[in-house]
Amino acid sequence: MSDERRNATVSTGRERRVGSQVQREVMQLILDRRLPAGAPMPTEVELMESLKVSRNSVREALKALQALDIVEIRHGYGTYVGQASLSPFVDGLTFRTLAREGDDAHALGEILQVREVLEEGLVRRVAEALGDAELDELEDVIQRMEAAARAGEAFPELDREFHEKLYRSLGNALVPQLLAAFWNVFHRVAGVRGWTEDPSLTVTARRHRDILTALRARDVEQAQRAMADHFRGIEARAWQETLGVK
Amino acid sequence: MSDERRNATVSTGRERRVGSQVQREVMQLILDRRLPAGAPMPTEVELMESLKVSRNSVREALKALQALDIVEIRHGYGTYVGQASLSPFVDGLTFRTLAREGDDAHALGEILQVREVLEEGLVRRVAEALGDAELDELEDVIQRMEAAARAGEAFPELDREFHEKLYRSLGNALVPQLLAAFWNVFHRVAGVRGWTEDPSLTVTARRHRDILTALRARDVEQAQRAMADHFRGIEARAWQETLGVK
DNA sequence: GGGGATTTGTCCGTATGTATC
DNA sequence: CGATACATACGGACAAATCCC
Repeated sequence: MSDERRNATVSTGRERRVGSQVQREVMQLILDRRLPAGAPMPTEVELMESLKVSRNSVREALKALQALDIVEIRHGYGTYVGQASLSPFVDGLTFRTLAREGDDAHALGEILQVREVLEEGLVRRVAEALGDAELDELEDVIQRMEAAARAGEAFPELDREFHEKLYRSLGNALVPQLLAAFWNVFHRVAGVRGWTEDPSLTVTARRHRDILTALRARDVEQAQRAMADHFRGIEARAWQETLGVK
Repeated sequence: MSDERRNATVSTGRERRVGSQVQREVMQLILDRRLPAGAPMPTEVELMESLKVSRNSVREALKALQALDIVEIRHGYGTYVGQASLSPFVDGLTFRTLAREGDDAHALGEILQVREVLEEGLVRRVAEALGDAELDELEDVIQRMEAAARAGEAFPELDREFHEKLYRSLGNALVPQLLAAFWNVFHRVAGVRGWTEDPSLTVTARRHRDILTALRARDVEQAQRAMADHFRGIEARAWQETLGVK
């Protein structure tokens, strides 16, 4: 009722935050009620009554929160608490890359560099902790990669699966999501720009095989080098493509 | 000119993409017209006429795009192309962390780990390329840090400045923004949770000094270790705080 | 499968607040 | 200060989608 909730809100302080007040109030509502992802939100009518604003204002706030994947709106059904995934990050980074017209090769290079640094450091941390069971799982993924490569089929899903399994033992849920986000941006931009799909499937499969081989040998340095080579390959391909387009 | 831009759109294909149709059309409008950040957008009236939708739909789409920092709306003035910054990422990650009630220490630990891996790898890449001029700039920042620490004042801005200058030679604009994003999430969550501000300013200043010393000696390994220690300190403080609160 | 209830999507008209010149 | 252009907000109405009985 009172406006004395300046403390303990999401706001950073006096700084101007995201557009509307309603938006923050809805976020706060989720936090206050401890609503988990997937839980049903109040209907628009309930919100306009409890927040004492018009339905238009409620809808605008919900639309903004939907863009951040904080709520999920289903037409004719209801509104639910969202997954708070990194998809807004992917959308934003994709747009940002596409908007830097003529310089998107550099922008993609930046994304690749970040991912490369990340994975190089991560593989170092995970190399010693990987057990035989995990290595066998990775072996399985690699074999399916090699089979797909021989069949001339791309294997984006296997790629994702490899990197996810590789870092699972970290117990860090943010890592695979971040990596997937970078991967999505890269391939979405490539798709929009009309670049060809992986022209060298067998090479890509071999890069992954090299990483696994190094991990099996418990050779951290070699694993790091293999990971670096993996990215060097992607980078070279990207540059080649952009040069070809230009 | 024509409506033949079904190809080369933002859409990945048939997959359900970001919320509404209008939203995508406005994004596409920015890309098609090559509007740079800060450029004025069509007014709401112009958009509702050119897109043939009501004012309400236009406003909802713009609100969503504003949440992604793709457009910037100034009340009573106009709408402008946004900076496409990482602030939506910060908002989303902050909410996500706060929403995982009772487990936010772990969530913060995940963020710290990612930042630690990133900076450890980055400092390695930048160590050899740093010239005397850059080192002197860093020295200046450190000295201001030490002065602030002696005066008992926190120096978040100097912290940010140090890490930005450190990685400037990479020529990667994404890196400092990503690091700043993680930093913002961390401190915003800490603020909401009511944790105390840096209890050990002199220690924090010394960690940074250690990094610079290692860099001056061109000792990559030592720089990496110093960076790791820097984060170990943050981590310990975070855990201590959460334990104290609980 | 039909029909009614609920909920979100879209639209219109109007009034108000705000920034620029 | 006034004039103008623009975003903000409200209320009402109807369409579309979904669910449940």
